[in-house]
Amino acid sequence: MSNSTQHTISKILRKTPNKTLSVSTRQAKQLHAHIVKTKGTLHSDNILVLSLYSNLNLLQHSLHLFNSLPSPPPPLAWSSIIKCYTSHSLLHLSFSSFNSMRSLSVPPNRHVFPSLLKASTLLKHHKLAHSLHACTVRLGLDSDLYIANALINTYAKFHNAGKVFDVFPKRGESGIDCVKKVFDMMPVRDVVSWNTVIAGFAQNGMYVEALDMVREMGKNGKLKPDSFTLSSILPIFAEHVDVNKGKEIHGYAVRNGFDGDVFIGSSLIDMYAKCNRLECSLRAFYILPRKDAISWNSIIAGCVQNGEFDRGLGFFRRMLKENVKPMAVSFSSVIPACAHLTALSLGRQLHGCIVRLGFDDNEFIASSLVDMYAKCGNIKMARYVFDRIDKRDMVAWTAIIMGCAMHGHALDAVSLFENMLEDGVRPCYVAFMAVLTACSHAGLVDEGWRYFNSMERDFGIAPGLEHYAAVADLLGRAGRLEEAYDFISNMRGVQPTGSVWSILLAACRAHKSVELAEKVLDKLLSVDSENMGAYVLMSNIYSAAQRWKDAARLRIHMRKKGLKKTPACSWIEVGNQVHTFMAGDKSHPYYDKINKALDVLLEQMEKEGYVIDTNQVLHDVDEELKRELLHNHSERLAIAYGIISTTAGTTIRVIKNIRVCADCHTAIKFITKIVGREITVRDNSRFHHFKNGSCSCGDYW
DNA sequence: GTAGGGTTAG
Repeated sequence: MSNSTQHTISKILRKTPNKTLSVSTRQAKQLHAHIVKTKGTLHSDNILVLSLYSNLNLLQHSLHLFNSLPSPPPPLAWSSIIKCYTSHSLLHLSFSSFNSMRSLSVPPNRHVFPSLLKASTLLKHHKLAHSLHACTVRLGLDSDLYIANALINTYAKFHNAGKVFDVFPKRGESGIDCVKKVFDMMPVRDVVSWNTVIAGFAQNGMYVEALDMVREMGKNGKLKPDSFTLSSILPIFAEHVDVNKGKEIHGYAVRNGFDGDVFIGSSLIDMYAKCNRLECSLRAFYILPRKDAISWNSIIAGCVQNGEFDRGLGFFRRMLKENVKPMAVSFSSVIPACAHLTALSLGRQLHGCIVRLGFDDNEFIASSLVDMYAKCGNIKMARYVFDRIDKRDMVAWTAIIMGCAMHGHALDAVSLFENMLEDGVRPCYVAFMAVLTACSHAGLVDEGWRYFNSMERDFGIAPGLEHYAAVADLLGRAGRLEEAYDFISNMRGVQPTGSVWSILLAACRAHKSVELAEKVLDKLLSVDSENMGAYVLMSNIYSAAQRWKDAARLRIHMRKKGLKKTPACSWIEVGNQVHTFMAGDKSHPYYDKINKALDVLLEQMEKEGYVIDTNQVLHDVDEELKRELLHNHSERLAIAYGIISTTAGTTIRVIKNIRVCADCHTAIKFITKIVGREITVRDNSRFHHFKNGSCSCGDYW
């Protein structure tokens, strides 16, 4: 045996005070061989090797050695094997070993309890944790530093679950109460004790207490916040969107050399991203000397949460390229990017990966898939994924309800909402947004009112801007304009914004009420004088009423204020390319073919009874020009391109940035019949599925 | 020998 190995052995056997004794697997095996050769398999030094194997997480080696020990193995051997089981997540084996140990009358030593407490925490098994706690009390070990630290961790993790099951030692005592009790009675506390309590407070939303503890910790002797402390409290500033406090912590981390720590790194990335400082997140990401899967997850999620969808996808690709194995979280972070980009084929590919990696039962992923399929126009697939979710939580329900709402399946949305209630899932703020949206898209006025009234009364959720907007939309579209006006004027808790008034303004346009529109516009401009949408809408209302002078006056006013209309734009994915069209856009290389196809279609449409609705052209121009303007609306160009560039029978999916115009809506119904294809158009509020001459919205939109 | 931290869905 070499000198260096001899040195290692003597170092190990001398029980060096160095706690993190680093021994390689090879060294441990050599030591084992040496001991077996010189002292035999039964010598007690083998137990030291077992603890080395256990620390190295070598389950097979540990087990093999453990089984070769004379019976009954001593306490140290048991604590080593139990630790190994726990760190391999073989939690039931941890407990069955503990039982065997006791049935062999081996007295449990202090070292078994932390591993067992950890196992009970991972199993979320409250009763086990309590009996372990009781056991340590009987043995007088409950204030042992390591055991108390483990107890604090266990109780902190059970805090929320404890309220539900009411299993804490004394009725009405929460997990955090137990945390405090254990912490208070400890004769000696170390930095781990403080960090565990701080993390417990932080993870349970007790931010004031967490930050107080950090200050207290500094005062109390020599303990200084370390990297563990910082990574526990950074999420507080992320949630509170307090970038200044977050920066202070960042500064402290830099001064103390923690800024390259992977844990702090991902907290910093997340904190800056949640504070809308994506550039700072990127900097924190790039300076990390070593990036793990969570660092990648954080930057991907950060990009996606800040609307940088392509960037988020780019980081996901780079993560794969650098051979970092994606985790379930990686997928639930990146799928929403596909949803927002309407990238159906990419979303499908990712779904494939998810299934292959066995992540398809993850509830976060499932909900994001439901939403992605719905937003990409495939409501059937959204429903398929939803139906296969084992445990449907509120987010999953909300995703499918919102999906149905967007696709105009209002009755499905309403009955799903009822099913959710029957399932005992409490609806939240967003769930009510979804069901109210469904009602407004289908004109279910009574149902909408019922839900609106029940949210505060039955569920204690105060209606927010989105709910008021949905009800205003519901009333407005149904033509109950005065009622909607009163409803908005009497909003409680929140002030009506320009966007809520615009909803009513749009309804005034649909129901041709110039008088109320003028009243609404006044209200709107008083809260949002720069709202260009309002000017456009009002000028369109005047135009539709042939009040060209008023319309022109508004447009001049807009121009003076430097407000510009959002240009209408539609796009379609053909092959792997996105083709974008503006109204009257002649820049597409196939423009001539597109135009010709539209001419042919128009001829056939008119034979079928289509009459152009030139009222939809809101300029004071002659009829011929009006025809041409409508003929060149962006959605028609995109659809025509889809027809000539894909094989017969392929569904055409078009997306438009603003609402589809009424004449185009009629025209597309004719087109779908003539070409025998399904056409899906997603505008900024919903999907229209055109098939065989009709639209899924039932012309109510 | 035994204890603590970061990321995710509507």
